[in-house]
Amino acid sequence: MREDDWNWFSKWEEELPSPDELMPLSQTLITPDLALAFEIRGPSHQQQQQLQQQQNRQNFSAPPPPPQPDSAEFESSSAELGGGAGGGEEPARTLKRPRLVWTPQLHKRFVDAVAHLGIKNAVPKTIMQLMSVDGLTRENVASHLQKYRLYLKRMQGINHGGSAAASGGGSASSGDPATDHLFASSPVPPHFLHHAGGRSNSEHFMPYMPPVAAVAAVHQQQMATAGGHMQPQYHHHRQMGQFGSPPSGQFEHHFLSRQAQMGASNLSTGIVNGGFADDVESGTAANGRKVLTLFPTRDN
DNA sequence: AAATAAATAT
DNA sequence: CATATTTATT
Repeated sequence: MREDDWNWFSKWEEELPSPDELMPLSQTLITPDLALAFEIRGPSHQQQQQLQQQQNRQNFSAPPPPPQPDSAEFESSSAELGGGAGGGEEPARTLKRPRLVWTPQLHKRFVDAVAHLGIKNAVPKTIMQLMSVDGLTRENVASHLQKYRLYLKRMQGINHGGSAAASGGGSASSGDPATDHLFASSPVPPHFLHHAGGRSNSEHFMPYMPPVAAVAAVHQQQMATAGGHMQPQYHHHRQMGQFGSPPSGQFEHHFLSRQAQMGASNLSTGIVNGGFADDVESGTAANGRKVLTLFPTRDN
């Protein structure tokens, strides 16, 4: 039984954080230009995040500007922007922020940030700053942090004195794939697994992290300017084969290029790892500094 | 209809 | 900031 589990688990694992595990359903809600024009500071993180995912790994082969004006709606999306006449379209300014999707990559950044900050300093604000993800709000982080803490707690309950957590490539799973999918995807730093009631000694290591510097924040931003480009991609659902039955299999859609800049800007505390390898996605580490666009971080 | 994830309110 | 509650998605 167990082997079987592991069997499909492995598969699951591979499938889960697939290189391009992103399956963006495009749904045009409002014209990007409009949003940007209004400088709405909300409706754009998804794109960024998704793009981050894409950009993280390898994604350098798609034609940047899809000059395909037509491109029928993918599934069921249409009639959204009323363009002017028609009838009552919601004012752009009152648009509520689209739902933020926590992708594994994003979550990883999150975890790394928390790990490097140490539980003590790991508060939403700090985390958010460290992550340097544009568009990410403190609330987003807070909410996620909340869930994450819960997750950790549960984990402890199940595997308290255990040694299941494999470091390195092993997935630190308590053997229960049913656990929160997202959280499971990221290696949980060991120190997180301590029980709260710090009784006895064991102060653990890592009082706090030394102030390191540097690191890039990824950000994706399209220069508004001539030419419409980039459609707001809203990905709605992530419906992935939950069980070993990867029928369709290949999803491959990467369009739009991204620009990134490396930013060593103010406040960036940098997630340079001291222990947890955080291969800063972007391949920057490789050697060539890939240019990541760091935005004049004006994150909330 | 139930379960989960994120948002929002306290 | 933390926690609780509500809302949206699947």
